[in-house]
Amino acid sequence: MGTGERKRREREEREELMISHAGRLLLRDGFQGLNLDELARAIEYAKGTIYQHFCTKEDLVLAVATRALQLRAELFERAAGFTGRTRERMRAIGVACCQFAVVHPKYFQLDLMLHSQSFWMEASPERRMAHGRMGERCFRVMDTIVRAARDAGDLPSGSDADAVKFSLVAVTMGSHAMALEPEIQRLCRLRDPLEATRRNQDLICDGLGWRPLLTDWDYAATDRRIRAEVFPEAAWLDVAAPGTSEPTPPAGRRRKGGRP
Amino acid sequence: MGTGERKRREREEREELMISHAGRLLLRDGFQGLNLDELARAIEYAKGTIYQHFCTKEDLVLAVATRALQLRAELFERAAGFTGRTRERMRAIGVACCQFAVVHPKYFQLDLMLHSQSFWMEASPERRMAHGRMGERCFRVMDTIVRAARDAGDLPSGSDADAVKFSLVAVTMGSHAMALEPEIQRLCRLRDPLEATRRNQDLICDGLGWRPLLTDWDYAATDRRIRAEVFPEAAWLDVAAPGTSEPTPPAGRRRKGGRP
DNA sequence: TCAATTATTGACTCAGAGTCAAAACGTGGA
DNA sequence: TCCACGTTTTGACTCTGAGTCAATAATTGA
Repeated sequence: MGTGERKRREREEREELMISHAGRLLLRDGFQGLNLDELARAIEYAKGTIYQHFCTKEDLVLAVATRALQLRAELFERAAGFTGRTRERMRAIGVACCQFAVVHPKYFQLDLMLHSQSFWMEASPERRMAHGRMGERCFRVMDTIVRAARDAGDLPSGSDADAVKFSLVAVTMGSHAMALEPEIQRLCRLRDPLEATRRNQDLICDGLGWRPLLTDWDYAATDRRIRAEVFPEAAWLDVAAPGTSEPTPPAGRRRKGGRP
Repeated sequence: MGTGERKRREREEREELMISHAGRLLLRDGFQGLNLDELARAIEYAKGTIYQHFCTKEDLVLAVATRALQLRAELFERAAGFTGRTRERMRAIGVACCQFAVVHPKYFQLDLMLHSQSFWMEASPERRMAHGRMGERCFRVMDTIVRAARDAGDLPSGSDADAVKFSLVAVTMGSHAMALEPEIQRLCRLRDPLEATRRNQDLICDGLGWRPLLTDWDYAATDRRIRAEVFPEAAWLDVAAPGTSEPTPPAGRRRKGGRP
């Protein structure tokens, strides 16, 4: 009979409700501050019902994080529609990352939280796997571009696709994470976190020998095209675009050891 | 009278005891698992006495983190004693970072935890400032080298010292953090986390145009010198040294799209 | 309509961070 | 040596919130 089907759907909708409300509260109060009694009240179900879906608080939060990762994957896939030189296409992914950090800053912080301690231990294997699958979706997009770059000769033929992806992921997450840190902002006199992140991506790409190099191509124009073609909503790109990756000033403008 | 002096010293010794024991428990059980009742029992003081030194659990943990950062600063300062080209000297700092991650892997994870949410809010301003000061110690070492590099013409004259430091910090922390993640290890088929981190540092330096570039210098020899002169205990350097930064294989060895 | 099965509930347990009134200790003066 | 006063230490207590589970409600099939 069809009853079972309806039940399954209702259950799914309720889980959806729980995840989205938990997301809201999580953004507001952080992990420690997320209160399951409050969540239960907000969604008008008993706490026990929440535990019918999620084995622990961590399990619930991981589900929220996976949802966030899904948003990221969707941005990646949109960015993958951009056409141009392979490095331009990877640049579109970089823009997608920044766009994610701009639109969902708190989700980004949540992502950082996962890189710590006992989270994974407290979550169910199913949730862990679901998260892994979403990570794969993101990596697949990058992988396609990296391989295309090698095939096109834009990347040195000896490049290890996995190593290239790792470098890009590491520099991107590291830059975002450090840029969020007030202490680092102070110590590095950081103006624009997004600009700094994108510049670091540029440095890595140049270091990898991914052609065309920063000096050989007008990437500000690329950014304008990315904006126009796949991320019309990325207003922040306008601000960063003019001075992309800090043009080397005419030699001699800076004094040797000086600083204001 | 001299009694006050003795009291101050005793108080300091007790705080020391608390921090070092808290560190032990923290490494064993993580932040969530750290139990102040257990700590009190271990150091044979009442819980109330702990709260005479630290306003919250977070405050205590931040003190432990600052202690860890001190260890890192000491490694940095040792590395600063290395002589050679400016990029070699910065490389010694990179080795120091890896050495820290090798010797105190858990402390490194603790460091990552600080980059999240409400920690700083729950700690006292004094502790926050103490941590900031220790961060400055690390940055000072880097700053000296970066400025020397610019003055020597090893870095382009237009380089912004703060931006260079940010790039290095971001890539290093990001690489370490990502390399610890089992999910990332799987997705990137990561063999040796340390090697990957150091390779990313190399890429950033090359991207910055920090001479001599990877292709123009025998950095494996530099690593041997670093090992001999400042980090004799860094046995892991031996393993990574031979194949530093993945030599480009003779062209044509890899098939185009293939993967086992 | 009703018994059997399944789902939901929220009062309860339990762990552990943080508190504070009472007890212990130290000090200086008689 | 003893006492009175201020300071430090103590651990039983409070309070919050995650996770449980027996009681209750809803659904189903006969």
